[in-house]
Amino acid sequence: MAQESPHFSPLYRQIKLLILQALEDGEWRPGQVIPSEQELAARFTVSQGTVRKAIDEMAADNILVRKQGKGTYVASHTDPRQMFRFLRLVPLNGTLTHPRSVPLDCWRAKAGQEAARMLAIEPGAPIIILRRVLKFETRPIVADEIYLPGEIFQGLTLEMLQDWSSSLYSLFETRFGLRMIRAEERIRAVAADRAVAEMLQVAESLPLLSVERVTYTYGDKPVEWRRGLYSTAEHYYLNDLT
Amino acid sequence: MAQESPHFSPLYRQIKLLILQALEDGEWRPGQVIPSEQELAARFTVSQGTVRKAIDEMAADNILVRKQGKGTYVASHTDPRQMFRFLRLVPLNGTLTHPRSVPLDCWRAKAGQEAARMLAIEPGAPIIILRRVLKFETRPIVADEIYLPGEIFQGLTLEMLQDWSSSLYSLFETRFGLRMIRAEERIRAVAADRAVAEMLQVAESLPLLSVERVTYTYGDKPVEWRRGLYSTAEHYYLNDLT
DNA sequence: AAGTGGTCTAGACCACGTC
DNA sequence: ACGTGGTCTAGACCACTTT
Repeated sequence: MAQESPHFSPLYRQIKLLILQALEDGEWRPGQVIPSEQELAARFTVSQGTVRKAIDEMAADNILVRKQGKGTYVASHTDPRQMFRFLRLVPLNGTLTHPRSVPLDCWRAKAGQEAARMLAIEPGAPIIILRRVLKFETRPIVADEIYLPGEIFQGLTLEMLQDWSSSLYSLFETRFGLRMIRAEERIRAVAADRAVAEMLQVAESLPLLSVERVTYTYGDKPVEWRRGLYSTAEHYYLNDLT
Repeated sequence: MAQESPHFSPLYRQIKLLILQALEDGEWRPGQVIPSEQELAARFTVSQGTVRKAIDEMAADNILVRKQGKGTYVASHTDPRQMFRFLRLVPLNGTLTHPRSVPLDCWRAKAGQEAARMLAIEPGAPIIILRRVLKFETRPIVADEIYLPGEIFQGLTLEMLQDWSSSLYSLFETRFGLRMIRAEERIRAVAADRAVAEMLQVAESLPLLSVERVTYTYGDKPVEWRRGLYSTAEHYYLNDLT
């Protein structure tokens, strides 16, 4: 197939967009297999190698997962290996244990200026606010306050959260069909106020990590804004620079 | 060329190792062009496509940089776009300005337990300790203490640092032939002690980010250990989760 | 015009998982 | 035995840069 210029976009990138569109449309759900490379090549009338290159990029983006001999799967936060993909907190010494989420409150509100800007919605639009604590073993280490657009998360309740033993994002995926693709975290150091000090069982004014996260779904649409306060007495935030 | 099993390593990965070896041996220096894909294919007696795949991975690793129509280059910290590749600190509001490094001290010492472990050298081995401040505009924002293996950095002096207007890693590259490939950062929140409070012109006991970094060169060899204390009153540490 | 990387194709064969 | 993704090759042509 011929290429064009100027402003030329390679075929495999167009194929990538078509596959992304199909994912957005829910044609294949998280955890499921997508059609084989040969089938997709036939569907889009390109060679298998071109489909391969499109899928290569989407695998690098953590949107698809290849499994040799089986097929290509839609990545899912329900997969144990992806479960805490966005949590960079690691114990100072000792083994890597998965944290446990303890939901505290969940209520409706209207978006303030900041939440509206972060979630790219109108100020005053309905939002859901969720508070929880993350425990490693039995110790509370993270206090999270999570802001969600009400329109997308209609029907979210505290009970639903308490009944869900797996990660928050896997619940979002399963119950709301919403897959988190990427996130940005802004990190600062702050002093613990009284309320947080109590939740995390630390001294007031102890330095904590403040981790603000905006999480995006397909099409770089922001769908979650959260602020976590991390106690770093026995844990640290690990980041690989490449 | 035939493949083998079991424990089979694809050809392109073997080619990647051969190219890496040539880089370690200094066959091509940072900023220079490497031979064309055709030439490398001839040298290793494989097809051009196989060399391409090896180079693809090395470009993804930020070890090589492709430039269409010109050739493939060895990545360099002297390149303005790579200059502050490892610095994740961003102003809260306002434009992105490059910081300025102000060296304070530079002295010889013997490695303690911790430094020896981080740098994978013997306790008691010679090291160089370097202190500096990073200024954004005129404000001191980061106080760094940097530990370097003495064997590699023989001849490093405070004057050399003061005369060097560019980034530290570009100096390491130019003067010591040492290219930094990747780094790991461990982040915690701590309170400013008196000395640091003075350096950063902030109140004592103010919460600061403590950023410990181990930086690796070819072959995952650690060659730098540093601890930075970041004032996050008007800046934040930005991290993309993918 | 010549040389570089970038894209696209087609075909062969290997490794892995399932039936 | 079959279907999947993974590797390797060879050739054609496009886009970009330099001569």
